[in-house]
Amino acid sequence: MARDLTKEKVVQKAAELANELGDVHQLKLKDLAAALDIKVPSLYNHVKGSAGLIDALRIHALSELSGILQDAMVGKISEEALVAAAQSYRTFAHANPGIYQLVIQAGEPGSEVERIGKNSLSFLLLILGSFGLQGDEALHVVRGFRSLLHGFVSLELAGGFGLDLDLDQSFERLIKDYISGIQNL
Amino acid sequence: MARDLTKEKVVQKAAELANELGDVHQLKLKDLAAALDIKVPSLYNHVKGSAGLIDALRIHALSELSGILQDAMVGKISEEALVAAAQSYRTFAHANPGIYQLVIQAGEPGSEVERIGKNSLSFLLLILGSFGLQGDEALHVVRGFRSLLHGFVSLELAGGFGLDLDLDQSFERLIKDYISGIQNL
DNA sequence: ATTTATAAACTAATTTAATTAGTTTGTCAA
DNA sequence: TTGACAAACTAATTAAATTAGTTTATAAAT
Repeated sequence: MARDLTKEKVVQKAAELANELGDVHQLKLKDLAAALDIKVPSLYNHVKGSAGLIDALRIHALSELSGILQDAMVGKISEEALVAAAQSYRTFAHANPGIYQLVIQAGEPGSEVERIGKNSLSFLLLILGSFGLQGDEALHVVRGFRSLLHGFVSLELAGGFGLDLDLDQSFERLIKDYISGIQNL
Repeated sequence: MARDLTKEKVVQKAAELANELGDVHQLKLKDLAAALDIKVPSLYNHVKGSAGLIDALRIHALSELSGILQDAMVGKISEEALVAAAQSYRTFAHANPGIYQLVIQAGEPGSEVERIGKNSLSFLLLILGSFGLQGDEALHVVRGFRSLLHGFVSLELAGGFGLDLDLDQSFERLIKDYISGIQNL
């Protein structure tokens, strides 16, 4: 046999399909195999079943998000950098509604996921330094910032906001209020 | 046949099992039926399959959360009321790790879920009034507050916080910073 | 040019879960 | 005592994931 199918192509296609479906758990191996024009058991040559596919998609999603955030922040400081990061985070979620949910889990010590997470963390800590935040102070704020980003976008993706009220404005206001809050120590 | 099994008992048991498992989607009808000492198809006399069970659990969870929040806020104003609501929200999530995730979806117009949501919303708007927030301003802040609560507790439940740093402190700090932020209009 | 090893496909069979159809049975009310 | 209904049951179907074992195409080694 030997077509030019690789793990990367399998994961890429799975990400596309999951994003079309809006939820990675809606994607069945049957659908993925069909899209790749192979039979289901052949997928096992590339990923360790559905659990292995999810793991691979998590790394795929995290790498992408991490890159996007760093691109958004590079060359900026303090408020401008945080606002740019927030906007990019939300844009990533909108563009990846199916796999977004995979980025929230912290990695096991020593894992690829942990490595990517630490990388983004150190970038954010650099920015928070420009606010005068250091040590545990800064770490608490990173947790807070992540919480509000994840909370907003996950509610948005889940259809959690029922009111007829502009979402962009709500998001902008949330980020502004929080940044304002961390400045009044 | 006719044992004294009711829909309420089915849902109650399902909630218990889901919370033990930590994720409602890990709960299989087989396990629920076994815990109730009936066969799987008999569950269909009480709920419309697994989708119907999820719907019922969502209403169960939302009602409980809504009651808890109102109890926490009643008789308090401004910052004190918001802090109490935040603590209760997080406590609810810790006590209900399996079904917590069901509370984030807004209800269809006319649904029970929408009714409960509107009820909690009006309560929160009352509190925000004591901050001088009204109209769309207040609605944006309700969205923000919900976002940070949901973001923090869902990251916490999903094992999203990897660092060895006190979670209670992170949460307290987040709430304080946000409340501080909405006061500097 | 032929053989051989390997990766990647395949078919077939199993397991688990949810669902539907159709049947039985116990309780309560007429 | 009969008749109706709710709630249980068994049996069969469907969907999905997985595992085992087999085939085949390519590419390297003789």
